Amino acid sequence: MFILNPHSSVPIYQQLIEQVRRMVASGQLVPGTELPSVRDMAHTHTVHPMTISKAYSLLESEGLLERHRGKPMRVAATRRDQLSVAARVRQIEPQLDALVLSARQLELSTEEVLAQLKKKLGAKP
Amino acid sequence: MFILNPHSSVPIYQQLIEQVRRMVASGQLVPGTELPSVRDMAHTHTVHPMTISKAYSLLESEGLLERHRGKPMRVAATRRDQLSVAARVRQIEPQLDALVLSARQLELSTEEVLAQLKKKLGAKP
Amino acid sequence: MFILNPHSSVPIYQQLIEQVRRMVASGQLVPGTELPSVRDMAHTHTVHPMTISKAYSLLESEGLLERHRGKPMRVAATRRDQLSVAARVRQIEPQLDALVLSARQLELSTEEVLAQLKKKLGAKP
Amino acid sequence: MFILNPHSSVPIYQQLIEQVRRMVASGQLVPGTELPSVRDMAHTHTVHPMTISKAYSLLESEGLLERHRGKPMRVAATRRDQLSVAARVRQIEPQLDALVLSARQLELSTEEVLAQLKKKLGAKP
DNA sequence: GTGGTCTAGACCACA
DNA sequence: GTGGTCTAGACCACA
Repeated sequence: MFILNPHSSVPIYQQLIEQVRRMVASGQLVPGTELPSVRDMAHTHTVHPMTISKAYSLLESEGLLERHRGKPMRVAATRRDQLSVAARVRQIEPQLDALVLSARQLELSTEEVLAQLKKKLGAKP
Repeated sequence: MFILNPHSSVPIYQQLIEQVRRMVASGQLVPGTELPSVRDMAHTHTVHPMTISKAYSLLESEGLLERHRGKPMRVAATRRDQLSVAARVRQIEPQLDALVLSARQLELSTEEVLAQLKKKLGAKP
Repeated sequence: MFILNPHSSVPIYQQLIEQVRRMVASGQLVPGTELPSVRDMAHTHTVHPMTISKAYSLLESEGLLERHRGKPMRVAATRRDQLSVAARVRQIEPQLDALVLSARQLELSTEEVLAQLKKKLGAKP
Repeated sequence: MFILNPHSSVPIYQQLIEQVRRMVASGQLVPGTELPSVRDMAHTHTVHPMTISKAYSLLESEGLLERHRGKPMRVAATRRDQLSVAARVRQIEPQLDALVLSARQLELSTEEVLAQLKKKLGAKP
């Protein structure tokens, strides 16, 4: 469900935060959905529970998740179901910009980059 | 010439290293090319000199740059001029994978993502 | 400068957060003031650095403190200097309410409670 | 009869314990007085029965309450009726100290704090 | 020197 | 079972 890369320079808790945000934005995580428990998530990704806990706490403090004592974290009820396509596109803009910078510095042609991306997007996950 | 983002979670020295690597890979930086001095670079990007110095040192230790006392850093002579397209494409693979993950979690269609990227690639820098 | 009680049921990081908030509210901590470093504070109060760090991070995320890499945390520049008396009084309301509840359950007279408080307020710290 | 605040950082069972102690200390709860059943109390305050049960058990183990199979918890017979004023005052000392700390950090005058407290103490519950 | 991230692991409050 | 707090301590990025 989530993909955490411990070798990335992006902190693990940050990776998780961003992914939860995106899945809420797209409506894949609707209000009320329970997230995996801190322990489960930590075990699944062989990561320390506190790392997951930190992500959850920050998501709670930004109002995206709700905590109910003794229960798993849930997507907050106050959130609208889904962002518009435009709003979601905006979320990948920094990644697109970084990709374009890389491609230019590597002098890769527009066609080459688009072809590669198309191949990966087409591939079923 | 280089773009450094102090707010990114990718360390600044790492950003610089990656950009130099890419420009050498593409042949934009050919053997013998001099790089800006640590001081200049630090000043231009309002970054601590040690940050630049660290990037240069690591690039030197991987053989991409050469240091000659009293002279600016230079692209090492022993490096072949340019990598093949395939080798350069391989360098953007992690970025493409991350982009595909984001797009899927945002439930953006293949067309939408390709259209956005195309727009950005087309735009002159 | 700060008083942290490890035996309180109020988490240590929370105690620190509240005290910083109050000192900013009163203008004792003005914008730009540097706070003790995480390590200093941890050492002074024989508390783990991460506990202090957590408090600082949360205060940063609520905009009260600013982080500048390699520098100590500072009171954020965007904050107004000082809250009104009324606004500051509001901050001790929950404590007053709890005190009144206690006094009533202990059947202490109004005079008794006021006398005790007066004595303590009068005492130089 | 009791006031439990689920949002406080003081654990609920701890809040309950303190309130029972105070009401016994003041003689509002005399030896033999029956307390609400765990179930009733839990229902009234929409709290988990185990939370109430834990408070009762701890109060029993400190000798303040007595458990008799099949009967409600009762205030223990061995307890003296009422503590002296001085002894009761001692119980609000930590609260007074915390209040004084807050007031100082908020730079509120002695008069201001006393006036506020007087107002609240005067108000009938 | 500064703060940040992470693991290992104990212990707590609550359902 | 759930999440939260805290310590001990390693290692990193940056000034």
